[in-house]
Amino acid sequence: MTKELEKAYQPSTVEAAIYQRWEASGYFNPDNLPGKRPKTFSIAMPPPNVTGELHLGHATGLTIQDLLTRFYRMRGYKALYVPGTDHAGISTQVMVERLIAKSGLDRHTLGRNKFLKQVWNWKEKYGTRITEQVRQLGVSCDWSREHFTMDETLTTAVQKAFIQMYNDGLIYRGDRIVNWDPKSNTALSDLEVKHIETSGKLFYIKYPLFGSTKYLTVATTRPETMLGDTAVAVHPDDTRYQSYIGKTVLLPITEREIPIVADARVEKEFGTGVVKITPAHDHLDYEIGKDHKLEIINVIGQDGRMTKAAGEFYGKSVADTRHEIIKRLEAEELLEKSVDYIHNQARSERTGAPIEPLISKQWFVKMDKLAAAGIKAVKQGKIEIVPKRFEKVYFHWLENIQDWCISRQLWWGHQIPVWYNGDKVKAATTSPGPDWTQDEDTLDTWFSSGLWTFSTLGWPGKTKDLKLYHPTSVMETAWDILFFWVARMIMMSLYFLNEVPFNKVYIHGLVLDRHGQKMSKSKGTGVDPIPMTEKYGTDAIRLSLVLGTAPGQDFRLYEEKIAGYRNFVNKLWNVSRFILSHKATKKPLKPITIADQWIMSRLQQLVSSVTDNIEAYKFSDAGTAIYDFLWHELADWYIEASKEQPNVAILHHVLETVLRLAHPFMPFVTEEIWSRWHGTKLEDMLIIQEWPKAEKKYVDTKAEKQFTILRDLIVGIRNVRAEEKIPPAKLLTVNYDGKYTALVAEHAGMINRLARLEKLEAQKVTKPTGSISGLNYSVAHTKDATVVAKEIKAVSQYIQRIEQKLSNKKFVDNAPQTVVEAERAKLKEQREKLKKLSS
RNA sequence: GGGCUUGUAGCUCAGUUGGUUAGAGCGCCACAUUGACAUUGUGGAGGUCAGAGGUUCGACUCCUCUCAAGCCCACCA
Repeated sequence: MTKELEKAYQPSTVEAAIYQRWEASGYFNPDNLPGKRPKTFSIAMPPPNVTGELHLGHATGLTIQDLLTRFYRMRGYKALYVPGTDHAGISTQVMVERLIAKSGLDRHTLGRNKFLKQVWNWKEKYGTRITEQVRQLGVSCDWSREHFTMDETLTTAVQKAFIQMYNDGLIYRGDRIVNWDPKSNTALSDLEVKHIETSGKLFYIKYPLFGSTKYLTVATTRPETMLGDTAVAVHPDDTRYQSYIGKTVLLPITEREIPIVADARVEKEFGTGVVKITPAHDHLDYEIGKDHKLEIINVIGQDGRMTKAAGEFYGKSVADTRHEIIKRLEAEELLEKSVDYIHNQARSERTGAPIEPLISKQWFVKMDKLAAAGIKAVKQGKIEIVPKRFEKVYFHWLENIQDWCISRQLWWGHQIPVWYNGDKVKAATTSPGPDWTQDEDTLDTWFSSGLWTFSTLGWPGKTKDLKLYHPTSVMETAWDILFFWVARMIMMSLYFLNEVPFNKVYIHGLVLDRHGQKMSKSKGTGVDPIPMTEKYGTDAIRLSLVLGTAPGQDFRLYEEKIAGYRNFVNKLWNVSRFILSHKATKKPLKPITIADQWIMSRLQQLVSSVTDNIEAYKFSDAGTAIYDFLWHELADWYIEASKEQPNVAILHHVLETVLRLAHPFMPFVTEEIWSRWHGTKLEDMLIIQEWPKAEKKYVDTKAEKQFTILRDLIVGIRNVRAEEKIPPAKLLTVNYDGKYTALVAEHAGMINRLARLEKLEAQKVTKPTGSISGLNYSVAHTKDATVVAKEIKAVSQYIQRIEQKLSNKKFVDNAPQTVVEAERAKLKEQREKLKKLSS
């Protein structure tokens, strides 16, 4: 028994209950799905930060991932969508440190164990929030397979992975220049460093030539690092300085004698063309220093203060040191000038602190071989990136990759499974003995994320899941973590499993605000999707994140857009209300009127279009097809036409099909309507209904054409009637082209009579085929002078156009035969039409 | 410095390997409306497809350049 539907759809009152029923049904878990299901579809959820908040970026990805999962589940696949969260080393640690700072504590006074306990508490407290938000979006992932990057099984996977790579010689430890974040006191990988345009000053400092009154002037933004200078460099071809190469200068303040070297990496045009070389505190200088075998002097420590090597500045902060050095140089008349200068300052992506490049002992992953394999997999087409243009970016990054610094001086994360005993070093999951101590550092978060597709399926165990669901079908993500994550997963999976982690990478665009700006919490331009789901319904949010977007293309989102899709959801609701107000019929599914034939034919095309487009990852096209069909064909025309003579079998069939097709896009409203219609048994839910198939026997292009003509005519007549102020009671008939003629009148009886008189070819027109906006329509062959005159004019103009084209010799001679023929056919058709109209 | 993307109606965007008269949504204006729906319906106004060349019988679509906006990468101190 169909429950009555309220006048307007109220998402907030039904969504939670629907989600509960889905979860209770167990169908999120592919093991519980009915039927045989020989094919599998699997997708791993990019794990959000466990303590983070859901934002629209997540919502976009989750919507598309869920859409795919629901689609393949309905298509009879074993569909698995694995959820999880990420411990997000730095962000989480920084957050908790900030929290305990409020009570005057810091992690060092607390100690490692107590601090970690705090973080775990925090995780327990806030860790469920994000997954609740994921549920609110209607995501149909298998919560029984949920994972956290630091839970036991994944920790084991991380340790095994590290140890294997270490034993294979891919992981090494060494003193190298790294990006140091002085705020969170850890090394960072190159990717975690962002270059931000910053205004500062460029200082021109005189370095006296040793044993001479002359000097060389260097330009630098960081005068304090001069304490660690071990050379100055010029370009070998720079004629201004060639004679100085090999000589020495006297470093101001410290009065050290340092060489002048020549190196092609120096830009002649920048500053004075002379650059100070500080191998310990600049990446390029480090490289140059290495090649020229320069001394390395660490003057800045990991605490952001000057080291003993900085002599009199020992213990002072970098900023203070800079101040004092400038003052000293001025006093000694060695500061030539300082100019305003805008440069790209390296900052920590997470903490925003200016990066301090310095030398320290860290763990690295050798990237050359891994990268080569990653490149190969995509080049060979084992992984397809959609849209394709991102392949180029991917290749470029991997081709120029540096070794990956994976150790972090953080406590929150996977502690590096390496043990020391004097000079002895051993990689192991547990302590090799009583005198061994474990490495203090933790691993880069992305090291564990890199294993995500297979660690969540049970690796390093040889599990059933791993065999069945890996490689996953597709990785769906935003382009901003293509390198951080996607590339690393590919390399890790190839290395550990010798197979790709996924066959396809689908990249969605970033969500921008109404002005096209990146949404950001700090600017207050972020839109929290959760209040929006409460206001407009989750389905409306989902639609606004999918429709009107293109792969990899950033798109704008604003409230009016969401409201528009809310209206669409409501439209479906009301269409259903109308259709379900007609009781089910035993009559067979049989199109009778032109309108029936038309809607059935359109429906088949909708089925193909939605199916094909989702398979081709064109979600927007698929969704738009449903939108247009539902609103502009079903609601605007077929339902209008059904008001007098409803073909209930067809109405029900169309609704049922549309609900299935729309379900991956708008799961809540479709499931709600479905349950009101078919009852609330879990095994009858829409989520596991079969995906519709297009049925050829209903495809009827002739009826489609007829109905289109009819529709155009009715619109035309409405207009004419309005313009000419023809009284509504008057019969209006219109001749189309002799083949199909439409007859439109106020009263059905008049059409019947006329149709019989005219002995129309199709028997179906002996009755009015429907009623639209108070007009009954049928097919006949009388004509109305006003309308015909307009028609004649339009057709004549069109004929002229084609004639003109065909009289163009170039066109006839050069255009493809098919095109010319098509034009000739059109001309013939139009001429016949004109003839009929004029007679 | 290298690379990518975008520029179509007031706004947000479609426009499928070049082929009838370039479309939609929102907004605006006018009208309508007792029964699926005001979260509605119908109609209207509004576009030298950023600009300039080129290829072609034919260009929003392909090529070159210019202008504008945005993004990514990179060791310019």
